[in-house]
Amino acid sequence: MSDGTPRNRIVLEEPEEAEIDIPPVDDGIEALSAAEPSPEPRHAERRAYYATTPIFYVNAAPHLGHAYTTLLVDVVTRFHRLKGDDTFFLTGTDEHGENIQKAAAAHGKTPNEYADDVSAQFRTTWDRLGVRYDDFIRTTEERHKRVVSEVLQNVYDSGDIVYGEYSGLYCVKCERFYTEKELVDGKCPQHEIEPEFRTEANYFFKMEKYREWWRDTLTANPDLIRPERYRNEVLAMLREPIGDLSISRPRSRVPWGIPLPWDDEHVAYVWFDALINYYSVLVARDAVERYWPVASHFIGKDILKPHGLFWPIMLKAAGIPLYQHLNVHGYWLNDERKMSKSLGNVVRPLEMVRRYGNDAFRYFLIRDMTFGLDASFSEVAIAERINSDLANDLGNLLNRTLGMLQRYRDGVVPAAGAMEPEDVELRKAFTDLPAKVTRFFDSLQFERAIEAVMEAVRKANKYITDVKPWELARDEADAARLDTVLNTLLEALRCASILLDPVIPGKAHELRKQLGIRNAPFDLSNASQWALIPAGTRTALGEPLFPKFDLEALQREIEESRAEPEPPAPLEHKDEVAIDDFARLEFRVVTVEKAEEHPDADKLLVLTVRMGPETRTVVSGIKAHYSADEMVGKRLILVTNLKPVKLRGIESQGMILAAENAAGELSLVTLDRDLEDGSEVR
RNA sequence: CGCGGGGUGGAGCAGUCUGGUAGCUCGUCGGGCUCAUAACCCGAAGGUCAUUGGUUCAAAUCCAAUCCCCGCAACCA
Repeated sequence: MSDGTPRNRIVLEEPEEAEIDIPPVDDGIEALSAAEPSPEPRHAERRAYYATTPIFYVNAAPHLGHAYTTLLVDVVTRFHRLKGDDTFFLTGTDEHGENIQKAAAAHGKTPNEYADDVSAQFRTTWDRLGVRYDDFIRTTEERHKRVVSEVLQNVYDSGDIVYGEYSGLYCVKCERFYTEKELVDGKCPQHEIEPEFRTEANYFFKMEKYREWWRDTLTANPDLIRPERYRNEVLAMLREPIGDLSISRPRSRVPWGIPLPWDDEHVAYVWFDALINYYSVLVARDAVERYWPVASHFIGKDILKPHGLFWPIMLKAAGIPLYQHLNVHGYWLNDERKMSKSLGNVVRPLEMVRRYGNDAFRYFLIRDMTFGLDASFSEVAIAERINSDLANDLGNLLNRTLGMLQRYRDGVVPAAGAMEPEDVELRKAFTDLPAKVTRFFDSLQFERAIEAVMEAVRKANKYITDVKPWELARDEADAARLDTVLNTLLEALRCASILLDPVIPGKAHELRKQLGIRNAPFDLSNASQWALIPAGTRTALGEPLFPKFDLEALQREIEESRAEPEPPAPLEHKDEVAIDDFARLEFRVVTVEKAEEHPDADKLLVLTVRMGPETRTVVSGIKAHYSADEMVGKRLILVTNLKPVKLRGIESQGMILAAENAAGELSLVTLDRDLEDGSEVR
């Protein structure tokens, strides 16, 4: 982003060679820019702004949820830069923990190599999406680990971290604890050995003692967590005891982590490692005073608890001031369901960018989600949004304006004459926008900020219909009037390009390029001023800014890409067992005689099944997939020698077999041919 | 009676805190214009604001109850 000082007068277009720091045209795949260092402070008066995305866990590739948060913060920080704020944008990756160890092992890599790979994927994705972060933190970096150690030590010294023990039955072969329920005849179900009674030491953070403080603070500061619904949710959590937080794992089991500074037999568990990134980067850059007081975290609602509960209390205990804002957004839903890898309805951000272009994709995401609420994602919605807003309203406005300018004035910007009331009205529609848009940005109403700009763009289209430039062009006596009209439209487009620059940086630049002011520095205040394009500027009508999508062709393309087989994910296999192990389980054919809903549970059915001479009661968690009625008469396979267990008050004497796919769909295992009840399955 | 969110024309949403003629975008239908990316502009149809009751001169908005949807929690042998 051009970081020139604000000025009131735009200079004429410079020769191509003089071009400085202009984002390349959005072609849908090219990176807009790589990360670049934050600008040096200019005036003490500049307001500081610090925004963060969560650091993303490297157990999976970037998906739409990651992309949305990151693009949103990119838009917000670009807007603050446009305002002239001293802005800092942080993102990064969270790389420690048992899951990473496992995922690395599954890919035949060391945790280090694995984290390097996935972290690089994130950076590549952000670069391609035109995300201009100022720093990218990895929790495996020395600069982060050092600060985590310091913070931990401080909290430990102040007595808020205590040693606690967890005792239980531990299988040395599985390297895990079992509950009594999980054991078979008192033995590990995997290895058939007696578990030993073991005590695992963990460290606990005394969170409960700060509950009152946090509740009072949150009550007194309605702006701390936004929108209000999420503040209410946290306040609801605070009505009941929150307990203490386990913050370590034994290093023997989880070597991939940051050792506790006072006890290197333990490593920090996720929260005391990951959350601190927001702060550790500033410590490492010696920018705590400059940015921490204005820290704004942006997160999805799935991680409200750690950010709305653990993190503020951690800060309090560590003697670090609170963040300024926690801003929480909703989910993008696909087919009304949350997107997830296991459901197989993941949207790949780079795929979307390839198809729709970077700027249009960004525009859709910001415009079509009401911040804080869930929104539904569909490619048809993207295309419709692009067609109506970007192609028909904005792109076409540019095209028809420059077309007329070309035809009537050889493409050269004329000076404006006296303004008529309709000119003044249109000018006001645009020069009022910076204040309006700023208000909407400050209150997290990003979709309304965009809508406000588009409303003005529509007024410009209406203005053309009203003043009929093509009639003015017929009569030489109207030449001065036509000059004013054309000039007014060009100024309107210039303002729109500035206000939309944070959202569609590539196309906004392309727009200015066509207006002939590609190299002119600009900032938000320029959008509330008029007559900044010098008369005599040569415009350059180019290709349509946003080509329209053919919805039918698009539908076909979507169908086709759906037909392409997904790359099969490697199956995760359990440890090999001996035939004896299998033989210890007893399976039999049963018929369901009676089925009813569990009176006290959402997901459970209570089945009465007949197995030859015996009848058993089985509680099964299939209510979401099978109704009680349709269960009656079904012939199923029952695991008969599981230890009975009470489920929400009803004893279950066995387990029904069912297959489950990655999307969570169930199918009961039934018989191929009729055999009588009680027949054994082997 | 676990906690929370939501139900507004065909679709997606705003409005609800701070009662006062129901609004926006898309879609549909009709018209206009011809500078433009079959675009733009105007107009129309379409809603008993989930249901019922209450407060009020007046309720989408406040209160109560009910129904339905969605998260979280519990739970899925």
